[in-house]
Formats: sequence, C-alpha cells, structure tokens
Amino acid sequence: MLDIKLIRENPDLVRANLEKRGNPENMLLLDELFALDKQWRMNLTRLNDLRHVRKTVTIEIAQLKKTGQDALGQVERAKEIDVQITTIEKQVAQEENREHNLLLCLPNMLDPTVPLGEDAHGNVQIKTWGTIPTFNFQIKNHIDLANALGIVDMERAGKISGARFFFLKNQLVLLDLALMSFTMHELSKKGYVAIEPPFMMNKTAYEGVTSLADFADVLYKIEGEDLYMIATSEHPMAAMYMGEVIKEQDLPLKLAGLSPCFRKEAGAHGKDTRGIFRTHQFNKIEQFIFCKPEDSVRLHEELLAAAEELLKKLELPYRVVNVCTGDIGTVAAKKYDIEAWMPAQNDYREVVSCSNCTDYQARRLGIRYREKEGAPPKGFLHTLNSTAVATGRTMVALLENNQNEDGTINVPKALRKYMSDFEKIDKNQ
RNA sequence: GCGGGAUUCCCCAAGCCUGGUAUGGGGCAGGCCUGCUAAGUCUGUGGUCGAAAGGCCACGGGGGUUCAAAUCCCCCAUCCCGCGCCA
Repeated sequence: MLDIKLIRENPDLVRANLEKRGNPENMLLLDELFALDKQWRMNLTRLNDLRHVRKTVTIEIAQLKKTGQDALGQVERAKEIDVQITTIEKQVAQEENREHNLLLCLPNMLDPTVPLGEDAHGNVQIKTWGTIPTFNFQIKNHIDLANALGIVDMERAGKISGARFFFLKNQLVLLDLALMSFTMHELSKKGYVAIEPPFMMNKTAYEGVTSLADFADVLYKIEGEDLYMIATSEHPMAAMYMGEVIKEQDLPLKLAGLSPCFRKEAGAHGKDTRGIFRTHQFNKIEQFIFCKPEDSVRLHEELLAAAEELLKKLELPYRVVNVCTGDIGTVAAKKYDIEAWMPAQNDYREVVSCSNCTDYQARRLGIRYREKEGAPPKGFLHTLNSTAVATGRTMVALLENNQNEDGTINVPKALRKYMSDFEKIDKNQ
C-alpha cells in the first residue's frame, strides 16, 4: 500500500510510476482516489465538528443533572445532532472503505533501476555463472529420468489429487530433504533465524502481504473457515509481526522459513504441464528480512548474493535478471530473478525470486520500528524476501544437469553429507 | 467441544459492580534546576483531519440500549487455567 500523503502531495510521481508499469486502468483508479480523498477529508471535518458540538451538549446535560436541573432542551438538541451525525458517519465510512480498497489496488513505487519492458522478454540479464554443460549423448528431461529411476510417481498422484501433483519416492525424497537441510544449515551459519510457520493464514493477515488478485489466482481457501493455505512462507513471516513496533537494535531481522507452498496456478493452463517444474505443492525455504528503510537496497543485494552462493555450492549454472516493469508484480519495488540452466528445455528457467518490497507490505501490515525501548514509533520498516531454495525446480535442474548416459544422476558434493553420502542416484540403490 | 479468567495509548496496571471530560506508575523525549553526574520538577508520548489554532478517533473486534458506554446487553476473535477428545 502506498502512503496516501505521497498521492496527495506528489500525484505526478505516482502517475509516472503507473505509466511506467503500463497499466492504464490503474490511472482511472488514481483519479478516483484523488477526488475521493478530497471529499472524504471535507466530510470528515464536518463530522468532527458535529461530534464536537454533541460532546459539548452531552457535558452540559451531565452538569445540569448533577445540580438537579432540567435538561430536556439539551437532550432534544443532542438527539437532533445525532441524526445528522449518523448520516454523515455512513457517508464517511463508505468513502473510507472505497479509498482503502483503491489504495490496495495501486502497485508499489518502482526503484529507478528497474528496466522498462512489457513482459518477461524485457528482463535484463545482469550476470551469468557457471558453464552450460555439453553432453555427448541424447539427454533426457527430468521426468523421463525420474520415471526410469523409479523416484517419482505422477500417475498415481493424478489419480488421487489431479494434475500438477506428485509422489516423490526413494532418493528423490532424500534429495528433497537434503536440499532443505543443506540450505537451512547454510542460512543458520549466516545468522538467519530458522522458522517453520503456520501453513494456513486468515484473511486479514493475508490481505496485508499480497495483492487482491492472488486470492483468486493463487490461494487455496479452506471451506467454511477463515483460512487460506500459504503460497510461500514469505506470507506468514511477513504477517508474523503484524501491528507491532520493532526495536531498531533488533534490525535487520533475518528469517529463514521452511514450508510447503500451495498454489492454484490458475493462470498457467498448458504451461509446463509435465513433471515437477510447476506444481500445486512444493517445498521451499524462503529468506525474509525486516530492516530500516535506509538499509533495504544494500540488503537486497546481500539476499541475492546469499541465494547465488547456494546455487554455486550446488554447482548449477545460472543467470541473474533484473525483472522489468511489465513483469515485476504489484508488491515489489525491485526484483531479481535467478534462472538456472535447464538442459532439456535448452533455456534458463526461474528458480529464485528476490524482491525488495520497501514499505509497501509493512504499511499494509502496520509494522513499524522505534529507535529504542519506550520511544515512539519512527515509521514503517522495509521488507525483503528471496527464495533460498525451491526444491521442486532445483531438483529439476539437478536431475537434468547432472545426468549420465546410463540414466544415473550425480549428487553435488555439497549435498552428499545430507543424503547418506550417496555420490549418485542410481536405480540399484 | 464444555466451564472459568483475561484483552485499557510504547510497557505495566487502576477504573467496570453503581454509565457522565481516560487515571496512576514505568520507559523514552524535551524544558527547568543544580560545577558535572545522580536526584528533583514540569511538559509531552498512538492514529487521524487541519497552514495553524484546534478538533476527532482509539479501552481486543462488531452490533445494540442511552442525550451519554471502558462501564450495561448480544455476537465474534485471541490468550491463560481446568475438564473432555485426540497424534
């Protein structure tokens, strides 16, 4: 959510931001918001004046009654004022509601370094790492490899749950666990607090962390309960400190959240339909940071570096892109994606998404910071998040990049101690 | 699921029975005072509207009664204690 003061005082900045993001329908919302805000403030002043008068009358009544005098005239007057107040109150509440909704629709202000672009094609590559492997045999995709090794069962998952679900089996389960253990150990060494969050969250908390469109396209709702399955542990971690004021000395607060992620993938019909690349459920460790506003740009780079370091240790070739205005999403001010090399697709594909959300989430959630114990709050803090490891896609990359001609898979050195010292995933194990 | 207790401004509490301007302490900030420090003393402390003066809102949330609700009534949420059920 943007600061309404920014919109009042610098509407041109906000307008320019919307233009950059290329969603003209939001421009109309901004116009409506601007006019509505003016009207709301006017009515609010009227309402407050009336309330003030009524208060005075009420006090008069109290005083008259105390001295045993008749207060009928004042009571009548108070009743009349009350009628007016009720009418205006309704109007103000309506305006406030609409204003809040409009505010929730407006996207975050972009960082000036975000490249202009219409869609994912406009993302700008800023670096590559590793060497794209060459194979002197006919390579297989991850799903054929996994099927042949008997470490996945898509068909039976389809039978009981539907498309985009999977059973992992044997060494693929171990690999999944190994990726999580490895990542958690690495992040703990860097001072991240390990978190296992609730896997469901109520609507109020959820509205604070994501755009309204996600409720339809992404989130699974529990029938009959005010609960949604989390789409990433970013969400419960961001909402964790909802309504709180954090001491400056505790910042930056670095969390590493481990959870399954549940996603409807409503807009992805026909995309990546095979295998475990795009699924309704996957495990992920997410890095999350609460920090002072002046630190977020630096910490964004640090988050990216931490995510890169993990991929380097996994020996996966990747590139980093600066996500452009058309592809960045509502909440982020700036976003890097890391894309790992996927041999069977002959392309880099997203495995990490690393965002600086500035104060956009914090304002919605009411998370502020204070200089020290007892001091009044200073302002909203900044939030950042980055994938550390999404096991599904990382396993796709590992299977495809590390395949041998006989269909076995080499286990990267960094993971071996987390999976019984296996050097290879082999059918005969 | 049942019963009891709780939720008050940054923190801790009082006020609720018996409706009438939201009280005290702590912390923090600033002023005054003292060679310095400590102590003392005064003011302030959240949100919001306003250029300011000055208002308004906020007693877990939502309704209701009343001229007037922290206080009375109803619904809901969360936490604590006990009982039940349960891996």
